[in-house]
Order: sequence, then C-alpha cells, then structure tokens
Amino acid sequence: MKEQEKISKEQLILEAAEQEFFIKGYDGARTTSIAQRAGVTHAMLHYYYRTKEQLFERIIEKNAKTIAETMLAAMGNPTMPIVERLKDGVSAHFDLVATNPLLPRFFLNEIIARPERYNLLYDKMKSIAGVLFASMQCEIDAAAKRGEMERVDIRMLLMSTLSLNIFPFIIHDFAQPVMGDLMADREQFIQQRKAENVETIMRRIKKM
Amino acid sequence: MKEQEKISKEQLILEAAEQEFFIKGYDGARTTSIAQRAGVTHAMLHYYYRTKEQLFERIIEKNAKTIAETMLAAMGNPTMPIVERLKDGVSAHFDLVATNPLLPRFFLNEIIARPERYNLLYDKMKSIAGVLFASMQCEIDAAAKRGEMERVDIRMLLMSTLSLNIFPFIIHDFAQPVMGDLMADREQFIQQRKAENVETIMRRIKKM
DNA sequence: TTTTGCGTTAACAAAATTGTTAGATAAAAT
DNA sequence: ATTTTATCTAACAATTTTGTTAACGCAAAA
Repeated sequence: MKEQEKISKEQLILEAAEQEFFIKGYDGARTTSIAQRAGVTHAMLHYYYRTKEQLFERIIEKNAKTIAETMLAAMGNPTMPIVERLKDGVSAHFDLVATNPLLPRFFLNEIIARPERYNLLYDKMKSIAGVLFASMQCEIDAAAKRGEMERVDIRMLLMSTLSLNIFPFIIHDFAQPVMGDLMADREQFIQQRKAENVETIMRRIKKM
Repeated sequence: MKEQEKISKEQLILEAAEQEFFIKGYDGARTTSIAQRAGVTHAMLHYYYRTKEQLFERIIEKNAKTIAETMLAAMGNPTMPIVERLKDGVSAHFDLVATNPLLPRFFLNEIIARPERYNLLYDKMKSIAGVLFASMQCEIDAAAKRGEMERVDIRMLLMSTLSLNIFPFIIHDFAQPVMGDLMADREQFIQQRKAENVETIMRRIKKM
C-alpha cells in the first residue's frame, strides 16, 4: 500500500527537478528548491538520486529521445512528395515543440554552456543530418526543375522552420503581455501560429 | 602612465564579465572565472564592482539601450511606405542582431529566470508596442485594401521576423558542425541568412 | 516476535562560491 | 620628502549550496 506513495515520491522529485531545470537551467536550479517544490526534505533528493548531477542526467535521458524525434520530425515524412513532405515537416515539428514548449530553450542553453557533455547525441545527429540533407536537396532540385517549387537550400529552409516553430515558445511568457489579445487564449494562439508558420514556409518555396 | 592600465584593468573585468555572463548567464557565471578571464585576482573584481550582482547590473545597463533599439528596429522606418518599411525592419533588425549575436539569448534567459528585475524596461516596451502595433496594422490594412500586399497581423509578422533573425544566432555554434560548408565562412553565411529572411518575409506579405 | 530493510528526518559536514580586510606597493599631490 | 590616495595582493571569513550520517519508524518477511 506504500508502494504507490513510494513511486509517487521518487516521481515527484523527478517532476519537480524537470520543472526547475527547464526554467532555471542546471546552474540556476537549487536542490533544496527542487525538494521544496516536490514537498520533501532535500535529504530525500539525495537519497533517491545521490547528486544534483545524477538527477540532471535522469532528466536529460528522459528527454533525449524527444529532442531527437523533434528534430527528425522537421524533415517530414520521407515517403511523401517533397513539397508535401516539407509542409508535413513544419507541421509535425511544430506539434512536437508545442507539446514540449520548454525543452528547446533548455536544451540549447545546456549544450551551449557545456557542449562536451552532449557529444554522443551530437555526433549521431551530424551523421544523420548529412545524409538526410543530401537526399532532400536532391529531391528539391528535381522538383524545382519540374517547376513544382522554388529551388532553395534545404539547410536554410530547415533553419527557418526551426526558427519559426521554436522561437515563439521561447519568447512566449515575455511576449504575452505585449501582444494584447493575440495570445490570451493559448490553444487558439498555438493553432494560429502553426498555420502562420506553414503558410510562411509554403510561400517561401512556391514557384513564382 | 598607469592611467591607461588602470582604465584598462577595470575595463578588462567588465569585458570578461560580459563574455562570461552572455555565455553562462548570471547563475552559471563565476566571479573567480571572470577574474581569471580578465587576468586579475578575484579580489580586484570586488574592489572595482563590489558584488557579482552590481557587476551584472553594469552589464545590463551597458546593453539595455541596444536591446531596446534592436526591438524598435524591427518595426522599420516609420516614414517609409508600409511594404518597404517592413522590409527595412527585417533588414535593420537582422543587422543589429548580427552585431550583438549573444545578446538576445542572454537577455531572454535572464528575463525568464528573473522577470521581476526588468519591470522598468518591460512596462516601457508594452506601452510603446501597443501604439506602434495599432498604427502599423492600420497601414497594413490600408495597403491590403489597395492590393499592395496581403493582409496580415502585424504581431504575427513581427514574431516571424524576430524568430528568423534571432534564432539562427542562438543555434549558431550548435548548427555549424552539422551544416557542412554552409556556415564555414561566417560573414558569407550572415549575408546569405539576411537575404533569406528578407525574402521569406517579403513572400509572406506578397499579394497572390 | 524478531529481524530485515527501506523510507524518513534532523542535524551535521564538506565543498564551492562570494565577499572582506589588513597591509603592501606604487602613484600623485603637497 | 612627506603625506595622501588609489591600486593591489594574499590570506581569511562568511555565506550558500551540496552532500552525508546516525538514528528512528514502520512494514513486510522470516
């Protein structure tokens, strides 16, 4: 009967840690503050996770897959024709970011502050990206030749996609009070923003 | 004759602090590390600036004007016709960001971690933005009615502009090794990216 | 019932980080 | 030359943050 509470306490710390780390980063997070947030003494945190460092690792592990999936999503569904594939990429990437709105800023900050820590994930990305970029560029060039779309550099286009999809979530809290009613209803804003980004990218590749 | 060195030492600390704060943020920065970077003992840092907090304030003060100017720049030159004005806004904003590539991420992180600290700058922004948004929207609607451009929400368009202009600099170091030769020559990349962003926004508002 | 082991707490210890001070040194002023 | 002032250093002190431990309770197993 204590089994449920036990799981719950360990879990509570993990969830509190994620909140704290996502908002304040590794350096800004305080183990006591995490414990407080979770409603336990800070000795408990050390009991379950030993060190701040190890607790942090758990949070990274828990989110590494999401990070990788999100980036991949931006490349769209490879079975679709390239124009639809790009559109699908913007849309799918946006959805994943919207589901994990704090993750990109957190991850980018950590990787900038301590790049050496993420060599694993990083090297994998490089090799995957190289291949994917090449094949997508090839398809783009072919489609452009057929007059189906503008010829663009896939890397520039993906950079635009990531920018448009991620940045609004980074500035969300900052922008909200400035934007009048635009962001008052979160769900509605997210929906509008997604449409805006798809439209922006589609227009960018439209043959003119 | 020591006069030059004196200025230089105090100055060295300030510059080292800016580097450290910009990369690691307030919490990640270490006063000893700043001192080391500046080539002085950390007692010197306290001698000149008393506390880490006060040193940080100096960095904020030094950059507050740039932050405000950059945001304003995105709204373009008010004397121009709206379509050109928007184009000018993208371009001018990009240039300012490119000149201070670390500033946006730093500032956004700080304002997210400690929003209460920036109420002054923030309230000012809100009141200015409200007026500017309204007048620009008005011009856009008029131009749209004349068939000169697509009707768009100025707030969405500005959000896109900021996203496209700022985010590439946030991911710069992360993206560079992934992007093949695209970012090898920094100056060239910046120039290309600027053109890309202008093109993207111009296509977004083009009447179709 | 005793034992075993996990969960818990409070108090403590260690480490990391920031901040201070007394006095040395050099420069400037009188 | 002497006083005064600013700069600087090394050693130390304070504070903050992280991590440990000893003892206790309690539930389940033996």
